[in-house]
Amino acid sequence: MADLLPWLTPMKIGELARRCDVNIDTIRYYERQGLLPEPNRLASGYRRYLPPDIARLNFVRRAKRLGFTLDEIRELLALSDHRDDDMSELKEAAVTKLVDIEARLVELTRIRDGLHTLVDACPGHGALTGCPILNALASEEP
Amino acid sequence: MADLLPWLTPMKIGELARRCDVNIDTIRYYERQGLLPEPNRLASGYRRYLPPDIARLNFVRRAKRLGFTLDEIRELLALSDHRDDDMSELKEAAVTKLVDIEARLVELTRIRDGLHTLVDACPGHGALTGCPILNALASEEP
DNA sequence: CTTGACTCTGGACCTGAGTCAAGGGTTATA
DNA sequence: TATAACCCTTGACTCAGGTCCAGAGTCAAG
Repeated sequence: MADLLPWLTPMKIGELARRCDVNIDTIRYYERQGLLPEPNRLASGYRRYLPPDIARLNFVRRAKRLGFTLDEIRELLALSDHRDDDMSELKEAAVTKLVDIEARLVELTRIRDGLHTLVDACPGHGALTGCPILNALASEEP
Repeated sequence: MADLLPWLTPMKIGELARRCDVNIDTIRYYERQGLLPEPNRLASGYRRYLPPDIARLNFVRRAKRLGFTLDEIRELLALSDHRDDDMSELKEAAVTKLVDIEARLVELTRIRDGLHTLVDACPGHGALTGCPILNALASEEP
């Protein structure tokens, strides 16, 4: 039978884990750490998730891969979670995060450019003169 | 007295640590992990570093902050270290890394944009309608 | 020539982020 | 209705990436 309301289709923890390609225990761990809200439960006590939980969990995984700690991710999520509250203090926090992320972007871009230079300069044989990666990104300032 | 050859001015481990703002033990640890080459030593056995080591160490710290593992960083460094060797296999490795990094850039850019939307949409008071961060980046695909 | 700051090695210890196992209930399918 | 495949909790375990400590040698300022 066709699923007419896919955004309301619930799933159990195993399916969420499969869909996001994470260990089932990791989901429970993230819940304990406050990254995922406590889901409501079936009569059996089984956790019951909805599609928006997929998005949230994928966000956590991606942010982690980009070097954010779970604490930082919790803060990022809090920024979007509390979108109906009073905004002044929230906005300040968001701006702080934004500055941090802009800086990371600059650095990652430099790594990309350095590597790109290396690849472009490299004929696939022979030798190279210079060290594009280190040259491009390893300035002495911290 | 003025330092006429600053790029040759050696330093001991403590100064390198101070200049890069890392723990002294971390430097020795990175050396054991093959991220920093074994430095030459003074007669006393003390490690002797040169300014290029500052650049390399800063690179390691930055890459780490961006979510690269020490293994990945070692590989990135190997790409620039072996720039005089035969290139074909090296180029392939560099292209692989480049693809990975481009993907990270896309994701980090999405986080930036989502946060930026949130900040822009936020008057500093009142309420917001929608969830720019999750909307912008938390697509369901892994 | 001593005193305080620095460095060496080796090994123990710590934290963040999971992962696994035991023991026991639940559910879907043959 | 049994049996495999789920799910529950609690608590122990793992691994990467450092950090700390002990005991001993080195260096520079007074």
